Amino acid sequence: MSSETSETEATYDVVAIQERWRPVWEDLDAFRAGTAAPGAEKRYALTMFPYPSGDLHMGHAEVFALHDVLARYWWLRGYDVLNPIGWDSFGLPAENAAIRNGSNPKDWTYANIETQAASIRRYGVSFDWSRRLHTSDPEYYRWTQWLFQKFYERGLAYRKASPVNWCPNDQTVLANEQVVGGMCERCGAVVTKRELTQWFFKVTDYAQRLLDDMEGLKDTWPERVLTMQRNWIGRSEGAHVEFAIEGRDEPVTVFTTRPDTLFGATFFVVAADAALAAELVTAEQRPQFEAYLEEVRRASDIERLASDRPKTGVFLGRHAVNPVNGERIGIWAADYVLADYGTGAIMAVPGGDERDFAFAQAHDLPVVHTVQPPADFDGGAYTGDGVTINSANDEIDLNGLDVETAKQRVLGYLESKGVGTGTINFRLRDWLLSRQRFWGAPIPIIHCPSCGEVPVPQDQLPVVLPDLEGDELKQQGGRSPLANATDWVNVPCPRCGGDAQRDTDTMDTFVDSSWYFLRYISPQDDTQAFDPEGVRAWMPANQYVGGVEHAILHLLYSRFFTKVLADMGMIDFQEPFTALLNQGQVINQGKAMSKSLGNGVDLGKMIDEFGVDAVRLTLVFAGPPEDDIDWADMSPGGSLRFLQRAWRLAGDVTSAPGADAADGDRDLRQATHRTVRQAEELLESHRFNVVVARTMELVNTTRKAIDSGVGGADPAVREAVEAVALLLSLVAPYTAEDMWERLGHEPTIGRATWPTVDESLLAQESVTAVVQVMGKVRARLEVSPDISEADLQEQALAAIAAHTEGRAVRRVIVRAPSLVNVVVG
RNA sequence: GCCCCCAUAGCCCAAUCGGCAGAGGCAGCCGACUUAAAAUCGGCCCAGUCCGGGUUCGAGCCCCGGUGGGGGCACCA
Repeated sequence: MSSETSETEATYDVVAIQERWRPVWEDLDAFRAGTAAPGAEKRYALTMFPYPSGDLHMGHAEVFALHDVLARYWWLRGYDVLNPIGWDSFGLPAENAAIRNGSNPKDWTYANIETQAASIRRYGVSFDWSRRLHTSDPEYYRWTQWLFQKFYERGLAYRKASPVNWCPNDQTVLANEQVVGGMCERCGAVVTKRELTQWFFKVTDYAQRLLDDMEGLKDTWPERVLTMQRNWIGRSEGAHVEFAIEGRDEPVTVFTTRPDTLFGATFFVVAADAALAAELVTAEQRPQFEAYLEEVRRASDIERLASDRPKTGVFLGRHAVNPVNGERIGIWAADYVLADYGTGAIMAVPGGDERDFAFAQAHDLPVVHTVQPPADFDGGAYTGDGVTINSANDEIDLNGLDVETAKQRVLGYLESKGVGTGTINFRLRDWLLSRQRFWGAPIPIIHCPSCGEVPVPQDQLPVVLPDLEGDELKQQGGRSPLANATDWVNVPCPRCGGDAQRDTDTMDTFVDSSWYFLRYISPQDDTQAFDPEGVRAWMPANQYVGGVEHAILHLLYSRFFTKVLADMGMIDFQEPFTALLNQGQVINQGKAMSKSLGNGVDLGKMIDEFGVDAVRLTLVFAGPPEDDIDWADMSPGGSLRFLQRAWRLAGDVTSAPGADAADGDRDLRQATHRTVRQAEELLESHRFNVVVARTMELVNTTRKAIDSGVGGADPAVREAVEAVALLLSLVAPYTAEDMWERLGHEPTIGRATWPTVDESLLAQESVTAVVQVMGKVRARLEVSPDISEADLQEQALAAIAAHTEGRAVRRVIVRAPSLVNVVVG
């Protein structure tokens, strides 16, 4: 039975609407950067590009929905918007999958990318697809390698042997940033230490600038991200102090933040696993030391991190000399001193440091206080401020000084003696970037027996990965699988032509993602990494949206890259991301979604059931963007019903497109214009959930107007419904597009124009003034918004005369035009 | 252990400058439509803002002290 569906009976068919508009949008390709009106201001909307782990999940759906609100809003406001998408497509899961099923990481990766790309297109995000990139494309990693060489030329990429973090599960080394609580950030395995020669980026050279430039981000980045970065960089001011060592020509330098306590240094500690410990130990003490070192090496980082464990250590049989009082103090090896922080050796002041005190107690060492503790102090180490005591020699007397002054005084003394100097120490370590894995950008260096490290000539980049698959990807003896590809490894030295070998490590995937936002600007350029003109026009990105899990790793590295490129003169800004928005997590029933809990919510199923728009709307409406969303508390069905109500409004509009709203219903017009103005303010402050609420309100108001006499022919109704469609287009683009068509417009609403607010419609004709007596509301008055304070007071007092009768009016607070509070005595 | 954020109706959340606690949604209840149900539409109920102090004419908002939840740091000398 076929029947014609009349406009009023038309049904809102989610699936049909999606199927209808997706191909139309693809043909229109409406969101290409550079297509705004000439002279339009440029805006760069950036979202953290996905790793192709499988299909999209709820987390992606949330970021993309939030991110797209701003990108689409910017288009409607007439900006020229750059909103690119790509894939962070190098990385371990591809390789592990390939080993499991005997295939090629490339096939797994690119198949997943296609799956995700199709899902993203269906999801209706306003990406500029012409800028799509994948970090695993040779055309991309060619420039990652090129950048590596630029860093190398500047001495910012170097190789050194050191104890490094090793993940026994992933069979590769890790950067410090990738070790969380002694465990591999990726897979959770307990990380061990290995002495290996590895490549590093000299991020420590930029520690101070990375810290200082956060000042300019403090209003536009989440405070907690800045705090985390500050903690990670870990700047501390102090001094280097030299201690003479008996039986050794060279003194040993220690770092301390408390040089004022030097007179209280009663022993000396060297990190047990530092080379210095093995050097200093006497023959007599060596057996004990070796045994202890063995014990320390066996302990995992997790055990070491437990702060309440006993302070262990062994005496090395040797003494140092305290430079201020000439005392011989014993040198110990212990594991509470870290080999790779400061100089790996400390002066121990048990009277002023809890850890040193604990060690002194455990090994029966003397304790001297150098700051007078308060009378009621009953602890061992006093770390607070106070008056310096026990700190004088023939040349200097710190006694009586406060801590800060004592620091300055002793530093001057140490400097004059040439045994100490003020210094700043950072917790941040250099970025270990090499990985013993296959699926990454090969490090473009050739090792020649006679020439040493030789960069691959730039005209020979990229160094393309060989085709390995299945078992060929397995490591042997902790070496990269690339070492197995002998044809690939053995090459002539570019310098001398002799037999040489390629470096077989690949780069940390965080190198790939440290500059992708620059590549988006000229992704097809095969002559340079990025186009400087384009970068000047678009960067820094106006808004970056992504998860807080990258608070340190990706964001710190990208900031570092940006500063290095600025130093090279390739870009003219210091920070890559002007503003940062961290969306919350999508959880379920109070817990993170996980396979083991079986509480995962399938995005595809949700979309099948409720449609793209309802899912997007639900995620945006759930709450403030940075809050977690508990899917169990959400009702996509409610979102769908709302979209349906909104959509139906379009069928009630009977005026022609372009109808002049000027003579339309004034109340409805006011509601429309106030809603638009509020939306503008709310969008600026990222309160997208409230924008949705305001849109719902306008839908309700419009519905009532239509049904209660204003009628569908009133041009104010058209104005209201068009505003609804435009507001909705930020969140529910399919529904909005369909409404737009029913309203008689051409696609696409995504490139339509944001309504112009008529300021005269924002003014209120009258407002309700509240009259309080002693803070309690006793009367309400309808008054003009520009009523004078005197008039309002007069009217108010008259209105509440009954309440003040017999009582003296002591004070009247007037806040025209909204409130009067009468204080009676 | 130290630092930061949060707490508003059964639930998710609003509330410009310190000025009427409620905008929106979910759930619930009643009604209309229906043979009935679903869907839809209309209406209604619901907290005095985690607890205890303080400042103020006036506090959800500011200050102090707790409780509960979330996050960060944690042998970095």
